[in-house]
Amino acid sequence: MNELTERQKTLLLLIVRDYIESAQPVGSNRLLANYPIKLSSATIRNEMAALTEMGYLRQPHTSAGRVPSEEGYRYFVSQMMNQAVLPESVERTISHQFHQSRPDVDQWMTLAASILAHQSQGVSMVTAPHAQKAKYKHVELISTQGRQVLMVLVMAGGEVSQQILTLAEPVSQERLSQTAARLNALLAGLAMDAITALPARSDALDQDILTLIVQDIRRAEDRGSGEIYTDGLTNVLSEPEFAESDEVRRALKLFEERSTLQDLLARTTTNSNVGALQVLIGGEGEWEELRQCSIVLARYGVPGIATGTLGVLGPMRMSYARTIPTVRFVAGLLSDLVNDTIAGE
Amino acid sequence: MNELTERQKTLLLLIVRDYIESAQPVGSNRLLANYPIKLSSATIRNEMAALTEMGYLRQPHTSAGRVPSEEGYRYFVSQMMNQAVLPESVERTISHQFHQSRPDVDQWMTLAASILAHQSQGVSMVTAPHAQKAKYKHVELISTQGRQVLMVLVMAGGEVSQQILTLAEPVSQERLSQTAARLNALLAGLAMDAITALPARSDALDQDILTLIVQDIRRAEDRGSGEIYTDGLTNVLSEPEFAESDEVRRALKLFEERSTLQDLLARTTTNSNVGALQVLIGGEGEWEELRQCSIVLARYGVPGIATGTLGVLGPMRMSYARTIPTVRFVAGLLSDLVNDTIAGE
DNA sequence: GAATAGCACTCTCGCGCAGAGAGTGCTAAC
DNA sequence: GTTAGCACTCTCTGCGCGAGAGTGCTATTC
Repeated sequence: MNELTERQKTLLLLIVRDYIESAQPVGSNRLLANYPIKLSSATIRNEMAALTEMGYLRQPHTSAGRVPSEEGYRYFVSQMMNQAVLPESVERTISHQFHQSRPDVDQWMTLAASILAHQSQGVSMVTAPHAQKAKYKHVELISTQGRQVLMVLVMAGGEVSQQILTLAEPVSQERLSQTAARLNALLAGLAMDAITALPARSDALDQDILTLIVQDIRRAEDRGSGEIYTDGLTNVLSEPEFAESDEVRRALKLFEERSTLQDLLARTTTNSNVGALQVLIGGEGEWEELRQCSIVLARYGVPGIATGTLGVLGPMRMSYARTIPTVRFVAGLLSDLVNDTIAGE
Repeated sequence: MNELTERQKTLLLLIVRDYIESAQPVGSNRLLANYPIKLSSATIRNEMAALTEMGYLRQPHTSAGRVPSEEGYRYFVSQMMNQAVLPESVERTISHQFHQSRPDVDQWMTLAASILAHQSQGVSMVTAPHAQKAKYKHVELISTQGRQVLMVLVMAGGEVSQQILTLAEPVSQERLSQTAARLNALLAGLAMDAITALPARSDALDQDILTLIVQDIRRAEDRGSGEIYTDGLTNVLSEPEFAESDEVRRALKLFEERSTLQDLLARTTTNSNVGALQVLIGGEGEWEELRQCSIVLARYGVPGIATGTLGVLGPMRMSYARTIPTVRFVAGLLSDLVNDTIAGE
């Protein structure tokens, strides 16, 4: 299938570019008018026919211009990939925003989502960094009243989970603190398997809390990814291809049901490396709801310690030239931040 | 203006009800066909003309049926208000869901938002319970590594804020724990003004943390409300009145920019009592983006201690008969939960 | 033999128009 | 006060038609 001539390649890229900008089928004359091509419209038509034959273009109907097929977009993206860069001024601005924000995972995620959505004019999604194998770091028990206790569990890597427990009977803050101190001494740095292998504690309260900690860590590991942050949901509503609201509704529904979204992010990125971008075009046959959409995804973080996913969803004709380098750059920044947070350990 | 005859009242209610169900202008014959009215269409037309004159109805054009005006909806709602109840089976289901969930504010809010959205088929919003005057309860300092420290601050009422600090130099977990213990002894139960009135601490670390605590409490108070949870954003997309996406886009944008949403919730509910429902119809002239929408709001919690807001946004012709009792019921449930959480103090 | 000019053909889009349908408001009768 | 009857108004739908855009084919040029 890869018998594209130089000229066909050039034309294909131009056609995709023009369609992304104009959202309208591009015809031979239109192409000629907008770009300095040293060919006649008839020649272009011949080449277009060839490209259509090969599956890179489609025509909505006989007498309309051409529209890129998924294959066409894929070729376009493969070209973009190694080439597109963000203006340095934009990079500086983004870096600046990150270094000015409070050093807090929540802040970072929100900021990353906001920047991605804004730059790409699509819907952004960012998952908090998450460890495949969680390691115990620290626990605190805070009596809130009577029998209710706030448990704050910190894992190595900085992941925090908090939970309110209801004990069988009231326990003083002092005793809670002692329990926490004992467990901290006992569990520091241990992973799940090591913790479950420990002998039962003699003290009943200690044992109860230990059980809950195990539950919590297990839940954290099972989650598969950290919390998902999104932004820019309304951006996609303004796109002309989503005029009939039913299409867009199904896509946006994905974002409300976080579980499906988590699935999607997990399935498509588990086997990809940190730093490598992945572009899903038209749902790749797998996701019916995303037939009209593309997703640019990247994994960030430190493999084996804590990683997360970030990406942008937009119409298939989204501005890849803008989105791809932005996703790449923000992924790099977040990787650096995770790295810095890990460094001291 | 309140010279409505009994018959006019009945007709007005029927018209609003029918329009809410069908989303189509209702004419005299249609009304006659759908409801057992012992009047002729001509009489109905006369009454309709009168109701239109008085401002309760509008006609899109000369030869279409009538559509309720904002005033008409307002009358309808005022009738609903004291009358609408949720089927007991539904109440039981909802209660059940709450009592099965983990006793965690985050869980409760998410659940409340989900239930509201699902029952009302609108967009739900719930703010976490929040104290106007925050009182210190407890602090914990957890060394995550090197110079970074996780500070968990618990206020009376259960509000929790966590933050990562970067200290000037590394400090051992032991010293952090001592500092936390000292501050806990010193600050227990104090409000902002009492804390700021304290003399400076001799220990530099203590003083630094104290300053941060004050900042955190102040920020919590300034927030005006807890975190906002929403659900059902896509519900509103299926409504016929939002066919042209521009209208709906502006409304949904409100939900992305949390700050404006917070404003709206704050402004409209500060002077309302816990337990009383408020229904905003058509943005009440204040919110241009909501000209086509209605909002059902309620305040929950324990006044003076911790309160929050919850509500549903939908098209002006949303199902008030369903939404109003649901909002009322969930508000009651959340109030109970807040009450239980407070009780022990 | 590849590129081009010319031309007939196809398909969509927008517009105007007519007829159907729904609903009103008025008037006259009950 | 209520109702039957009727003329009138306005929207909505389908249809046909012409304009416009773009194609594909063929004959011609370099």
